[in-house]
Amino acid sequence: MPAGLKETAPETSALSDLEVESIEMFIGFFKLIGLQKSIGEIYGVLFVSPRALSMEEIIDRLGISLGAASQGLKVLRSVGAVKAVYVPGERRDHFAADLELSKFATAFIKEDLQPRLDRALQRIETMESLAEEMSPMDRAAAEERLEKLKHWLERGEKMLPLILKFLVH
Amino acid sequence: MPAGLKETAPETSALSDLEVESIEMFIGFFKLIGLQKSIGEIYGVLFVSPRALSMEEIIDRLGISLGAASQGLKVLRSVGAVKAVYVPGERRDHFAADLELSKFATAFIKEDLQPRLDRALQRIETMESLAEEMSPMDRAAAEERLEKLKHWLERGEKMLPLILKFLVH
DNA sequence: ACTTTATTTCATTTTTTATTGAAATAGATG
DNA sequence: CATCTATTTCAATAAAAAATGAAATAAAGT
Repeated sequence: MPAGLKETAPETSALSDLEVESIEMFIGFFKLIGLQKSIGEIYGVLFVSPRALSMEEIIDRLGISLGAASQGLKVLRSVGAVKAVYVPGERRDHFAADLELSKFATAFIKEDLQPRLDRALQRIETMESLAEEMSPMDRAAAEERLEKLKHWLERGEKMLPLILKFLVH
Repeated sequence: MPAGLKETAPETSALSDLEVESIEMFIGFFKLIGLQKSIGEIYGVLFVSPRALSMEEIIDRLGISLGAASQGLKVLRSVGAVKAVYVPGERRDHFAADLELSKFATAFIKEDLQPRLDRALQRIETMESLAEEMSPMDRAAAEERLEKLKHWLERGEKMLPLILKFLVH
């Protein structure tokens, strides 16, 4: 192999620069909301693809496994980021990126952030009763902290609907 | 060993229920912004501790390693979540949770979110010029997508300062 | 109904990320 | 300034997360 040239993965048809940019960008966004690289890759290719792609085409382009493609598409469909489109005369399912980008931010807020805040507020209740066991001074200090945290979480809870509204337009 | 009793880690003095609740909660929050378990643990104990703790005490309570404690405290100080406090007559540094919880949300937004949006907007520029190579039809389709994404990112950029203001009070 | 093709599932393997702890450094103390 | 103690760093290891691919299932075609 000539120096300076990297071996490319066997059956992977080379990605265009456009595809690479798109993939890198979405890998980043998706990782931010806790989704893995392969999911970002899939959305990345679909986002710049002029037509819907079959799972085999996605596997081919990205050089990812069957399992990763199947599971990744499942997740992407479940958050509304990808939809299956019917292609006449084709047996296979075909997939296209849904352009309503706000959808997955919304899904993330509703399914991750909101429940996490709720859970934390419950925990504060628990902690407040546990703090009753402490010595009066320590208890007062603990309660002050818990109050601050509670206040802050409540602000968060109030803010989320505003963000949602803003995202949806 | 009597059935139903778990072996406890050697030098770890048992954590109170209050500490456990706090730790679990903060592990969750910190993981959300990409910080590891040990960092959540450290902040968790400090948050409910009536007094500042030395690194050794933290290591002791949590049963974590020297390295994890040192690095964790470094990160926590860097985002303003923990401060070193002077304890008269004590040689060691002592650490206390900073209660301005908004600090690390702010740090996260400014150091993670904001730069990521900036980077993505740059990428869109790149992608727009790459799209010029495409056939007229495909190009039009790609540009429509890129416009949508750009618009959405710009909304995000506008929203972040509002969130910051809201968090700070 | 059978055969072929597509898709999903999940135990195993690989990769990535976090933690450990020993060595290096920095900081006090006498 | 020598010694002891505390802290940081970083290469090695362990733990967690993601990807693989073969087997199971489902769906389509003949």
